[in-house]
Amino acid sequence: MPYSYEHPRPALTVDCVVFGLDDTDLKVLLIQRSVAPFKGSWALPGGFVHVEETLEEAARRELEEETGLRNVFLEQLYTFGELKRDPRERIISVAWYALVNLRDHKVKAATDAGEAAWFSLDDLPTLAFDHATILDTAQQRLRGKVRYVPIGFELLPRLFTLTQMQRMYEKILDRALDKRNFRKKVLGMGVLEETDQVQQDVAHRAARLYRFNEAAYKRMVKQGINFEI
Amino acid sequence: MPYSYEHPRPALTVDCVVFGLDDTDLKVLLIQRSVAPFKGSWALPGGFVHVEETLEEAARRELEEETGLRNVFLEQLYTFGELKRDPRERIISVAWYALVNLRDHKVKAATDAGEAAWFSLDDLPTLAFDHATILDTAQQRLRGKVRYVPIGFELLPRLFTLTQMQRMYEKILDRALDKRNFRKKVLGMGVLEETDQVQQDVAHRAARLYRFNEAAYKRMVKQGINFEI
DNA sequence: TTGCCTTAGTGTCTCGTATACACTAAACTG
DNA sequence: CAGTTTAGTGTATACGAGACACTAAGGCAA
Repeated sequence: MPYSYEHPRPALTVDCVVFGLDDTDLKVLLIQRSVAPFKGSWALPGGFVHVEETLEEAARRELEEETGLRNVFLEQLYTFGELKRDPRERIISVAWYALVNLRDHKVKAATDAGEAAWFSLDDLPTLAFDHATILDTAQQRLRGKVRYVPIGFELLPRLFTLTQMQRMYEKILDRALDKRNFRKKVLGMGVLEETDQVQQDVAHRAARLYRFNEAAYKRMVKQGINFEI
Repeated sequence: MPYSYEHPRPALTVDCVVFGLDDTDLKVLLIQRSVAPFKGSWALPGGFVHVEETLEEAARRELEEETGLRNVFLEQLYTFGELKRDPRERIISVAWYALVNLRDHKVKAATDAGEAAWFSLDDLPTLAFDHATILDTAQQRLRGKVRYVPIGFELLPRLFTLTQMQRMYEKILDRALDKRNFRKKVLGMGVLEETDQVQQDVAHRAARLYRFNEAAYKRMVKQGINFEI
């Protein structure tokens, strides 16, 4: 025990809520705990913060170690510090949320944290610690934020159809959107760039593919244009 | 040094950005540091988290110890964890912001943290540590949140005039609002309760006093009514 | 090859809300 | 009582949100 302090210190961890989107659902990435407490339970990926790394570095490191994910959209969520949230000792957790698209990022199945797997948000296992609370907070944040800031594109592949984009908003906001109004609105915003490509290998009329024009978006933010869906 | 751990642990603090409103300005409460580092500089009130208290308890305790304020609106802001934010050692700070009204809450001038004083947001001294960043983050949060959630009432006295309320929004949002449109809107929301009292001791026509009807607000939140200013 | 199935893609009308805008009323002051 | 200061009030216009249904295109199977 070489590290001593005058006063007792809580331990500090990071936990990540990783959202991913596939054709059918909005999903979250969980890992199965291989050690006590909550051995065998599903939990958010995360771990202890090292003393020589920032909080964001810790979150990204743990995410890569436990799930193989890197270079993902990551934003701080909230810091959870209830007294008994970990049965072993006092642990403060700085929670983060990440957005990835399931096509571009493959998750390594088995890791040093045990098994990693995607779960639909409406079919979740019981989670370890207070991770259900953290996940719930993340979902609320995502729902609130996606309407004002175009972070949703992080969940879509680089090229996407307007229908895919609409489905994404519908999953996150959990309500149906009108097709024509949705298209009118998002095309009117001027941050979508039409490509000359269309969907491949679909058994019906192929939809045009679009990409998100980040430069145009940044220009518009500077002009104070707002971005409500 | 009785507290030993297998791995080194960062220290954990809380810092509070306390906003207050008077007749002329939106202000923030700062304390003058009486010890190194940054001795003599102005800083946000805050201090170390004890191992047997939650983060919110720590924030409230420090706030009372250093400024005498209690029972104020307090919400978690963000957690700051850059490597060199404190020159002594690695310190993580969970930042909070508070809203108080300067009429009801008197700040004790001299405290164990030295001098406490209110500063206008556009006339700030140089702040210790990364507290300028924290304050800036808090101001952005307040600006974003006040438009959707009626937290602004925390800054007003219990009874207030519509003009005081409009000034409050104007200070926070940093833009002028139209008097008639503002009144139409806020009265139409149905969360303001008209009293039969008017302003006292003013050298002009006295304005009617209103109070915030929290019960009505909660009812409306449940109905999903939104609250944009 | 043709009919069928599935999804893509498109325009208008209505209604409600945001915004722009100026005068009279009331209360105190000297 | 004339002057000063702030309170308090209504309307007209423009814009955007939301409701709504049909045709186009492409693959598939009989």
